[in-house]
Amino acid sequence: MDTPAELRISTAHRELLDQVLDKWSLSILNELCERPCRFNELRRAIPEVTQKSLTGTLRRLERNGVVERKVTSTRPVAVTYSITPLGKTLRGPVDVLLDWADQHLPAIEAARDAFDGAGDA
Amino acid sequence: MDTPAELRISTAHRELLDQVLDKWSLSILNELCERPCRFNELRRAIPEVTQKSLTGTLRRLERNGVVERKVTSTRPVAVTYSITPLGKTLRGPVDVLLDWADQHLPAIEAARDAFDGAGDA
DNA sequence: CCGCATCCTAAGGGATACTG
DNA sequence: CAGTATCCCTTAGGATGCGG
Repeated sequence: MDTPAELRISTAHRELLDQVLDKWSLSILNELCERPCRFNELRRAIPEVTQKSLTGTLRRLERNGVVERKVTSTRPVAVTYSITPLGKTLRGPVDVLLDWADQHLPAIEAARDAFDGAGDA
Repeated sequence: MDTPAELRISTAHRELLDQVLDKWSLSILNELCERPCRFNELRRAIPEVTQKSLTGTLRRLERNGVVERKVTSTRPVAVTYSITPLGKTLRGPVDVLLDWADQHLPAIEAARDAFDGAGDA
C-alpha cells in the first residue's frame, strides 16, 4: 500500500478544482472536446445554461488556459471557442471521476434512501 | 483510442460530484482516511471550517454513504465519524484529480497571468 | 461534547434590456 | 452574433448564542 500518500489539499488545489469542475464546466468541456464551437452553438448544445453563466464560465475557463477564445473581427463578429491542449489533459481525470460516479451511483442512492428513511418510521 | 467515449454528464452525476467534491469534503475525507474522528477532532484538524459548515458537510457525506456517524449515547454523548468502504473508493479518483492539479498548476497559473496581463499594457 | 437555531452578509445565477 | 449591464432573488457561509 502506498497509503501514506496523503491527499494534499492546498488552497491552490481547491481553488483550481472549483474553477474547473463547476456546474457548467464539464458540459462545456465536453462540447468543446467534440469540436470548436461558436457562442450560440454552445447555448444550443447546453440549453439549460443561461447566457450569463455561459459567458462567465467560458471566461473562467479561458483564464485558466483550458479554453481558447478566438475572435474574428470580420463582420458582425464571430467568436470561436475551442479546447486547448491543457484542457484536453482534463479529460482523463474527469473521466475517472465520472466513472466512479457511474459505478457507485446505485450504492449512493441506496445510502440516501436509507438515510432519508431513517428519520421517520 | 476509446475517445468517442463522451463525457456523459447526467444531472445525477453533477449532483453527486457536487455533494462529494465540495469545499470541505476533500479535507474531511482526508482526515477520516487517516483515522476515525470525533467532531471536535475534525474541527481542530481543519481549523478554517466553521462548526456549521462542518456539521452540514458531514451530514451530506453521511447521507451519501461515504461517511459513517456513530453515536455513543453513553454520557455527555460521544460522536465518532469514520469513512465507509464506499468512501474509500473515492480516494483513487480524487487522487487522480489532485495529481492533475499538481501537475498543471504552473501552466494554469501562467495562463492566468497571461490572461490578466492581456487586459492592460 | 455535539449540534441546532438565528441572524446576517456575500456570492451565484436567472431574467431582461441594451450595445458593438 | 456576442456579449455587457442591471435588477433581483436564492443560496452558501460565517458569527454567535442556546440546548440536549
